[in-house]
Amino acid sequence: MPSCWFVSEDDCHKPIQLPHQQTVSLGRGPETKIKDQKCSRNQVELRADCNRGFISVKQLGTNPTSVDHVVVGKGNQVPLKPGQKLYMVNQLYPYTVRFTEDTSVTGSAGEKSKPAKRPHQRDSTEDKNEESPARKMSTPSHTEQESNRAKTTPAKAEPAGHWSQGLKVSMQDPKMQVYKDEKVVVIKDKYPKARHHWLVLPWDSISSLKALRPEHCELLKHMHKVGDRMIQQCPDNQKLRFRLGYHAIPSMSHIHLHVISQDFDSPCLKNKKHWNSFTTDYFVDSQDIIAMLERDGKVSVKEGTGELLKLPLRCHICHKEQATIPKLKDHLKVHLSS
DNA sequence: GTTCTAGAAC
DNA sequence: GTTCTAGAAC
Repeated sequence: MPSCWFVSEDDCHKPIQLPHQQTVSLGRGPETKIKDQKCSRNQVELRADCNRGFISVKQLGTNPTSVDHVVVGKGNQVPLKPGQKLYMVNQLYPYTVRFTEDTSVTGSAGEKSKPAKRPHQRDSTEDKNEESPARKMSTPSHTEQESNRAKTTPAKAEPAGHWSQGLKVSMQDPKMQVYKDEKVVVIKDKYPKARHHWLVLPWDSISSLKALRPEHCELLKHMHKVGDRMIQQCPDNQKLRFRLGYHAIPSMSHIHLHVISQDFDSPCLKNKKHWNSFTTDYFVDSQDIIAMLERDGKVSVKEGTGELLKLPLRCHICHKEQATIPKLKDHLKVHLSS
């Protein structure tokens, strides 16, 4: 989990660490070195959410605290995200929030040593281009992070660290995130099945389509909207068709909306299961899921949906059957050039 | 979800 | 002989 720091922009003092989900009151005093009488000793109450990457700011003092020059108001609470500026009082004493990866190595006895790298694994080369959504994806070690998490998270259906929990780890990894807001995060699929393949995940854990309830409608619509935005910012969006949808029976835990271009031009698309999971009714359009939830108050998956993965390989455009994956891939080139 | 590989298919 | 898939292991 990242660490959260409350940073004085004027460099009046060292950054103050904000522990995850603990309230910290700050204002006039030795910690901030603020001596301004307009500033209350407890001017703001801060609470960091290190997982979601923001802190919530509550104004306790009478004089105005502001975020990006917008006054919070006494008793009100607003989020402060990296990049935004908080002014402690009267548009003075600027602060920002910063999240850093916790690199401290405790080296406690009995800690699992790093597993040997498989020969195919890429090295995660750090690049400085943190803002580019098109930056190269790194390959973080899921097992390491999960071995730490396992100490605090109670076991559910699958133990933490199991491959099916991988998305929960990836979505928290700032290196994987290409977009985030208060409700959702977008990551690039680690094994994209097309030239463009994103996953939109809600911060709140919804295990599967079965767990959807009417109150999730707005969230699903927001996920769809964010998915649409990813397509809009894609330079290929005029050339390629996209679909937004869910796997009827996903392998990975934590509900995720696939946003995938329809070229299916990717070395990660390797087998029949991959193909059929995106080109048969196994792939359910986001809009259909939302409509079903609005109509029935729940989402149901037809019996026998799993069998769709075994269907013969059929081109999603001209529906011509193809004998093998390599032949299918060859065939897809016909539609790409046209 | 992926990787690996035995053995089927060619 | 090589290519490709399917199923086990992770």
